[in-house]
Amino acid sequence: MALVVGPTASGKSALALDLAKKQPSLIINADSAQVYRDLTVLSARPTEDEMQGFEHQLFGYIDGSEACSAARWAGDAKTAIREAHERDFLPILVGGTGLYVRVLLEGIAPIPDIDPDIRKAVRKLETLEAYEALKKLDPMSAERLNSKDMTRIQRALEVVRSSGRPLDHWQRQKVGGIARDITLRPLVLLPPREWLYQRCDDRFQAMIDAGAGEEVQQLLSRNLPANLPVMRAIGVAEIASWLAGEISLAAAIERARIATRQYAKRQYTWFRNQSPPDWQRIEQPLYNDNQDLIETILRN
RNA sequence: GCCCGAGUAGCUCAGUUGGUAGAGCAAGCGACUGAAAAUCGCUGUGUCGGUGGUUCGAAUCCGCCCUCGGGCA
Repeated sequence: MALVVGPTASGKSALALDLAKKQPSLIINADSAQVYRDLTVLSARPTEDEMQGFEHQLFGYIDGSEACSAARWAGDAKTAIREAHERDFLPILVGGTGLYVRVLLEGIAPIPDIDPDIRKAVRKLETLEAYEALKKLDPMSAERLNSKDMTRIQRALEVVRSSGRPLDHWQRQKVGGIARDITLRPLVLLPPREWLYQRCDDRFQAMIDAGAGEEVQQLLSRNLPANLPVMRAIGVAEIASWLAGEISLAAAIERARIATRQYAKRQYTWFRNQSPPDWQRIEQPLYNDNQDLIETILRN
C-alpha cells in the first residue's frame, strides 16, 4: 500500500495520479473533508476529469447531514484496501488527515457507540460546565485535558456518561490497525512554507472561480446544523458571510486564505512530528515531473 | 497659509496625574485516540514619526520639522 500525506495544496493528488499510471491502482481518499458529497470545490476534491479515468474511492461518498469519524473512515478504507488487494491493485491512500491515517494503521480504542441523546446533551453544554461535570465523573481525564479544550472535554464526558467507564479504561487498548498486515510505502510531503502558502492563496481564488459560491449556497439551503463537519469546512462560513452581504468578497477571500494557511500549518506540524521517523519525507516543491520520486517509492 | 485630529508590534488600537510599553488579530513553535478543514497550549526588543529642550527620569510636558486625515481660507 502506498501512502501520500502532507498539508493541503502540497500536490498530493497529482503525485498519486502519477503513481497510478505506473501500475493498476486504486486511489483512496484520506481527507476528512473530501469524504462529503456536498463539498466538491471547497474541499478540493478531484473532479471526474481530474481523476483521468483512474479508480477513486471514498471521495464524496458521505452525505453532509452525517458526521464521518476517524473510526468509520478507517473501516471503509480497510474494505477498499482489501478489495484492491484481491484484484491485485495497488491501494494508494492520499490525504491530509493525520488522525484518520493513524487510526487506520494503529487502530483505535474500542469505545461503544455513544447514546445519541447523551451526545446531544453533552454538546449543548458550555465548555466550563462540561469540564466541571467531567471532573466529577472522570477526574483523570479532567486532569489531563486543558479546561478550554472543548472538543476533547465533550468527548471524554460523552464516553464516561454513555459507556459508564472513563476514557482511560478504553484507551488502554487499540484495535483494528492494519499496520502489521501490509507493506507500507509512505511519503510525507513537507514542501517549503513559502511555496505552500502561495499555493494556498492561489487556490481559494480558483475555488471562487470554480463555483464555490454556488456550492455554499446549495449547502446553506439544506439548513444543516452549524456544528456538522461540512458546515465547518474552511470557506463555508466565509462565503456564507459574503452571500449574506455581511462582508465583501475580498474580505471573505482574505479570511479563507488565512484559515487555509493556518490549517496547512497544523497539518505540517502533525506530519512533521507525528509521522514515524522512518517515513520518507520530501521537502522539495513538487513540479510536473515526479518520475524520480515515483521510482523511489516503487523501489522501497 | 491657518485651525483641529492622528502618527506606538506585520495590522487595528490601549497606555490612567512623567518612572524606557500591552491587548486583539496575524505570525512562529507545539499538542493531538470515534467532529481533526476540529479543539487547544506556549512565544511580545518595538529607532513609541523625527529632532531639540525641560526633568534625576519623556510614548506622556514644551519648541520646531515631516507624513496622513478633516475643517477654514
